[in-house]
Amino acid sequence: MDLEIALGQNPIPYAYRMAFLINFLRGPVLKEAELREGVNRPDWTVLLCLSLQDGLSAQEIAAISGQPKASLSRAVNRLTKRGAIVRRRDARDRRRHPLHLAAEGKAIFARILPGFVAREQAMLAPLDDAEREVLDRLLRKMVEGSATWAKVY
Amino acid sequence: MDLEIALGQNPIPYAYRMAFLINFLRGPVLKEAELREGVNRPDWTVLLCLSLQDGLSAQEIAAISGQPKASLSRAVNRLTKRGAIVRRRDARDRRRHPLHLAAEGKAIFARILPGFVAREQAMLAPLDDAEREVLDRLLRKMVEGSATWAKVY
DNA sequence: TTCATATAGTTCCATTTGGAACCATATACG
DNA sequence: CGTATATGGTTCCAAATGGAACTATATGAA
Repeated sequence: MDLEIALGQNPIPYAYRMAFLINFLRGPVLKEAELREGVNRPDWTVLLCLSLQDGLSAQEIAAISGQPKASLSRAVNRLTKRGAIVRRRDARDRRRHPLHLAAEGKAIFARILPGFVAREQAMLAPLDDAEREVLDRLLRKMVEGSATWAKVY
Repeated sequence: MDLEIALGQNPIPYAYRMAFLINFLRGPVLKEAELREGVNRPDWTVLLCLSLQDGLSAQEIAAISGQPKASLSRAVNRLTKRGAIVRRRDARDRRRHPLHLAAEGKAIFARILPGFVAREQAMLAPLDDAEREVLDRLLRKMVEGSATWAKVY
């Protein structure tokens, strides 16, 4: 069956196709991560964010990811209990808890990441190098412009 | 705060940015739809799919959207009860139930869609016409190529 | 200093989710 | 034909979700 329907007359063709691609890229990898590593969506959010920027707080991860802080609070506690991350306390603002990947967290992350990389490669397979550079540039532009509308809600 | 972190060293830069954009595009519109129209994610999935192709079954919508059929079964029942869609029965295969948008469903859809269109426009704002055409072409290519890896799981 | 207000994080609880079991219909094979 | 197996759809139920209330800390104003 044809998974992708009515491309021509789609009223939101860009959003629809991006959502479609991301959906089938992320879904299966996360299911695998859950199964093999016991890492669910919020857990992965925390691991990925910390791998990109060490010392983020739960609040900041919520803002970056758009996920509810309740879910992230639970993820942070799970991961801390597992020894995957370390929760410090900010000396200047004692409400804030900067988070850090522990060795265990880095190891878990390293076992899950390849699935994402492989599927991203599969997604990009139809594009040659020049096209990938263009896509990179366009995505960068859109993300840079998103500050005005992608408000934390 | 900077919503988009560590662009340069991101190990999955394409997927990350697409997910980021879609996340902040879809999230708020769906929240609004829930609030104002009582339409949640699976409901919207059904409405959108039927608007693109009339007569799809719940099963087909599940395959297209990658959402679990339990959620879609509930959505179909909710929407039927609301008079938003009509559930027929396929004469040749009496297990199958082709679904159709009723006038009410079209009206609901028409009230929700503009939010998505507006946000898609906002997302595309940094791109000029030529760039949009390129993006359209690249997305089309990737979606066409996705048949090999975007398996129904 | 005291009070009011804001923010980081947790907990509560009603609702949603989604995998699995299930029911009804269809199809393939002996 | 009858039996086994597959498929569309529903239901069940344990688990996840997320908005709101709550606790602890911070900050600004009187």
